[in-house]
Amino acid sequence: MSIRVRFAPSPTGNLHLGTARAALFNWLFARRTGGTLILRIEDTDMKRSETAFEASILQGLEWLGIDYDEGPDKPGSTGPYRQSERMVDGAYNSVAQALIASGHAYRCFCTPEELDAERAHADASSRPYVYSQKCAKLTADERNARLAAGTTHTIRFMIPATAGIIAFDDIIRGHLEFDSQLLGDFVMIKSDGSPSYNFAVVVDDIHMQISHVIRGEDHISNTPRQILVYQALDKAIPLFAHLPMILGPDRSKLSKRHGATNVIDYKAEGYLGTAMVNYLALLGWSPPDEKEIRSVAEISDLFELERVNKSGAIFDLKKLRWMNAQYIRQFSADALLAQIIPVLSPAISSGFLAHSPATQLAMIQLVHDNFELVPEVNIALKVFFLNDTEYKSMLDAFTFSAEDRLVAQAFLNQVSTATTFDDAVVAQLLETVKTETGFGTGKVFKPLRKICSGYESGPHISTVISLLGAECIQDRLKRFLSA
RNA sequence: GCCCCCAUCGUCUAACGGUUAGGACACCAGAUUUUCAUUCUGGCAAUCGGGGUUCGAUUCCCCGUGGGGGUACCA
Repeated sequence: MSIRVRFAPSPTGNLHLGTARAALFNWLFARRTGGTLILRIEDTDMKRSETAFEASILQGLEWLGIDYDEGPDKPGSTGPYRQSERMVDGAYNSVAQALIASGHAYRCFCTPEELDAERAHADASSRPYVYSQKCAKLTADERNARLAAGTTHTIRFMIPATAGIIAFDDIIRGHLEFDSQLLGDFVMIKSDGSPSYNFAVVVDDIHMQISHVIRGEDHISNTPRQILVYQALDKAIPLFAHLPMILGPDRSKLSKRHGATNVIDYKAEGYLGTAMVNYLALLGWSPPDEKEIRSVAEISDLFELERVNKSGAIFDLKKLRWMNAQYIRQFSADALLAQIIPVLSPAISSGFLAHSPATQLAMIQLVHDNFELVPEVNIALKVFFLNDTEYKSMLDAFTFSAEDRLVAQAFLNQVSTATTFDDAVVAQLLETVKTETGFGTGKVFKPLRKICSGYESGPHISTVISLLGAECIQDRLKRFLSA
């Protein structure tokens, strides 16, 4: 039996972190086993589905580096891969008709009001609600009369009275059992003719020859219903693996009130897809050794569903940030340069790009380890691109002593005599100031850092000074001394 | 209410029934760095509670507690 897995987002929003993680685990499993990964768009909810969301989901997957073998934009032998298109083809309806014919399903004419009343009654008597099967008991004449009258109706799956306990072995959770009598005849085809989730999923998974269903824990309770549909259709039941949930800091299902839940938001914030995917893989799965930072290629070589754990995991932004920083530090200066150019702020961009490639690289190298999110490079680089008013107000925030002015004067003298002005030269000039004034490093470096850069901390000051250039430094020193 | 799932440091997690219960993030301290950061070293910190089974339970079983999910003509 060949391994075929799928992940099936519904385009009712952008790519959610939980969905992305499910997609990733399907991807890892497919790559590890040499199986086929299918992307299926579950857009049966016409009211909430939007094509823009589908595009956004595709973008998110691309950013994470999750590709697939068959999908809407990658035709395969089991398409189409949008449920809306399969619906037009009549895929669901023909199966529903077959189930009616075989006595596994029936038409239900109950109105929403009637169903609400049933539910309210069950609640009032504090009994679990299951549909009354009222319409299953209709005579052929009653049924035909309503059909002839054009009464809108749904098609319900009939839970067999003999179904008893439904059991399956979850790859992650082990043996699971459910009492079929608590299930209730569920709607397969809605009154507008579209299939409901529990039905569409099974019809599609059969059609697409899915061997392993890997999805979130929130689908566990749907599984027995789906198994019953497989049985009614006399089809092989796939293997199931239910992934633990991704939780917010309060341990409830991750949702918008916890912050960004869409992966593309993280892209916009400056996280790297490679870091995100690495982090997500570690949420619920762990490698057999203790190495955490590793590429998806490496992870897919190691991945085993059996090593996925059962408990929900809180999404820890701090660790993601740390991991992102690790990935940024792995970049060569050239690679980092390519990453940062698109995110340069207007205040930095033109000034930075005006420098020679060599200077750009020198600046990047200098701040390489100073930021965790890509756009934070703007903060790190700011020291080189302060405008006059910014510089002045920062300088005004400091207080200086007479000794500081002495140091400034001594340094100005040195700078004025310098013919070249690279890193090494500046370092030498600073040493000379130390010997001339007789002051220690602290007394020399600290005031000069403030006067020359406007900051009291930052990267190596001799490099900052050399990159700022002799002209700028002389100007600042003169203005400081004449103030 | 009913059904189901889950339970190791604050967080993510490791541990054939036998380990001083390991690693990572965070936090704290020290070292390096002219400063901040990086880096390095060290430290703090956990088996939810109660019963069993066993020579021996984090590990197996039961009960309790806690948390989560589901209970739709959403997916």
